[in-house]
Amino acid sequence: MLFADVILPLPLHDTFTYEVPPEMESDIKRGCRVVVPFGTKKIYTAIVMKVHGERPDFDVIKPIKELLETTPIATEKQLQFWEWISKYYICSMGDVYKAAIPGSLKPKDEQAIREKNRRRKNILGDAFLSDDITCLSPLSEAQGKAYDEICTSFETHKTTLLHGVTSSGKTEIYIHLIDKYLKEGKQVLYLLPEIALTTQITERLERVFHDRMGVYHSKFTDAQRVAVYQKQLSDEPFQLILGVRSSVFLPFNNLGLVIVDEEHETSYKQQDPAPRYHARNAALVLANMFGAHTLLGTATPSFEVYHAARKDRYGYVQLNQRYKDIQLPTIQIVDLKEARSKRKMKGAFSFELIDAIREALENKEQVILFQNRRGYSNFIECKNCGWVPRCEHCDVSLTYHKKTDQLTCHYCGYTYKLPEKCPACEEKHFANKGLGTEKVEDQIKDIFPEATTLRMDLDTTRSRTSYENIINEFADHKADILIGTQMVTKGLDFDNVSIVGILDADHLLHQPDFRSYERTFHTLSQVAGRAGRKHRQGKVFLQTRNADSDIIQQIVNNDYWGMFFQQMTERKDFHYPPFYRLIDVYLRHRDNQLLGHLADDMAERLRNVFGNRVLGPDCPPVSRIQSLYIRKIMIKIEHGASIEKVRNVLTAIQNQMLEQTVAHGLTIHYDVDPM
DNA sequence: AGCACGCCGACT
DNA sequence: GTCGGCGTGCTC
Repeated sequence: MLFADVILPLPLHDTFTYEVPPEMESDIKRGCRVVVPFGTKKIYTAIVMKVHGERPDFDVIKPIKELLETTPIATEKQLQFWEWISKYYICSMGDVYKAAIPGSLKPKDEQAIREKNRRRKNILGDAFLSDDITCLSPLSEAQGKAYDEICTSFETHKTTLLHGVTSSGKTEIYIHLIDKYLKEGKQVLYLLPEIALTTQITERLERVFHDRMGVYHSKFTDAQRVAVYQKQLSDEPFQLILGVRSSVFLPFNNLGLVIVDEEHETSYKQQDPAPRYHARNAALVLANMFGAHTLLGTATPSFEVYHAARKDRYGYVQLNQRYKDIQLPTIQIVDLKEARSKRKMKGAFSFELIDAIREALENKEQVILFQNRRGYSNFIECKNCGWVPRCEHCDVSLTYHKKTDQLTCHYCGYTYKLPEKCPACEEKHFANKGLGTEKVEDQIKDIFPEATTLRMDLDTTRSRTSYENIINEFADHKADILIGTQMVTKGLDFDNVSIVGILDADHLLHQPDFRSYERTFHTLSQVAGRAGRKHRQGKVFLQTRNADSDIIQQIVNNDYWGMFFQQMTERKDFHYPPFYRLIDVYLRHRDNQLLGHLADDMAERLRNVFGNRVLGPDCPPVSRIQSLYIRKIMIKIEHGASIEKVRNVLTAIQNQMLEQTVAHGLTIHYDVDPM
């Protein structure tokens, strides 16, 4: 008698064991999907992890209902990859399975209908197969040099960082590299952050690689994703996959190269639900399993990657020359302290910026206005000098809570009284900041009633088409001014933009986040890069109350190295990445007061093991979702400490917590390497 | 995650 | 007397 340990698409902590009916014995293998009964009513599609002969010690062992395929749907490498994700990110295999297999959640019979539809589509799709004629455009001298250096670097380093300024033509280098690996018969995975995967880049690559390329996007329908997945499993998989975060879960048989473009992008980290994985780091593990190379590309490396490159763990290739020698835009600082006191402001706009916009509009040029908004992260600043309170222990900006009139550190949970007067200038007036994109749009319509505007933020880009529509409309000059959040920064090439206005750099700088300076540097460098691309040098107006600060100077001078060096000292002193690894522990319960006690209890238990590496508990800014309250405990672990030991301690303490009868209804989850 | 079981209030 | 509220605890 054979038994199969399977994973179900549920957050269960272990596999479940079913009996293998005799007729399936010869065909069932690890990685196959099976249909199994679960509880009284439910039927799930599960994945076989192990087939064995040991009868488990349960009262009832139900038989498998159906075996869905004789060739595994998940390869051995994929399953090992799943296991790594599950262990490293401390989540169940069920969570990984749900993220990895498209459409696996569908009940069995519904799934069968989908499979039929897919087959019909595939037959149609095959009719379009065209000849593979590759047309590569030649590389510039600088690009060619970088290309050669990458190839040389790969001889000694599995992973290499390509540090290239904006508009240096990194994509063209990627295309030549992809071509090289495809010619060697290897597969390539090209990862892009969600927001950057536009038709612009897809069409560019499709012109070169035609039907050898598959695109994997989260906004595709389930059926489309199933089709790509099945194609990768077939005898004729796509040789190149252009995809977002989740494409690391696709099956590969001969992966030779992984490209992670915009490596520093935080959207590579999945927030919710589990698995809370980082696609760049997961891709490095995946590449390693295949002995493949990885190229990490960016204009502003993440500290983690740049640090590794400096330590020679990764190779390093620099590309300083912009394509066709287009100059980087000039950045003009607008001192908001001065502008406000001299009353040279209209709403959020300084007179300087207004004049520049007017001139651009008169010249029939376009303008991008950048305003990053995060409603919940209110900070308070001195009205006079712009001083912002920070936590003494955690070196992050404090968040102001109107309700309690207090300042809170969202790392350690410590609360501070509002200071009587500003410690920097002794003034007694503080202001609560906050300005959204809608308001900016209202103001600009007021100042320039004749100008046409477009707004791009989460509200206006719910669907994939609306996002593309806004981009296309602006590219066709159907609007003069584009107002947006982060979204306007991502790899968009507009030829007619001469002015970029950053309305409030301070809002970015003062995010309650230890990475806020690094992020501000990334974001503002990229926003600035949107100005003046093809025909002439653009101009950026950077409005700030911290005109003299090091970080603003570093941004203006494009001094990545200076910013890195300075910030790394802080990272070391305050025990942050890349010197330490962070794990956020989240507790949720419907009873806020009880949750408070449980969080204190858990923090105490954690401190008994990890000592002062434990911070909190803290009430996060969004401290309730639906009916559940939330607490967060942060742990800082030395690099090089055994991840397995840490995980074992965490799960042991979690079990202790959940065993207590008072803890009924408590749920605990982890965010490893939070962003 | 569901779904059933179970122990308390409004109702025929 | 029962119907049904949703809190708690299994599900191989």
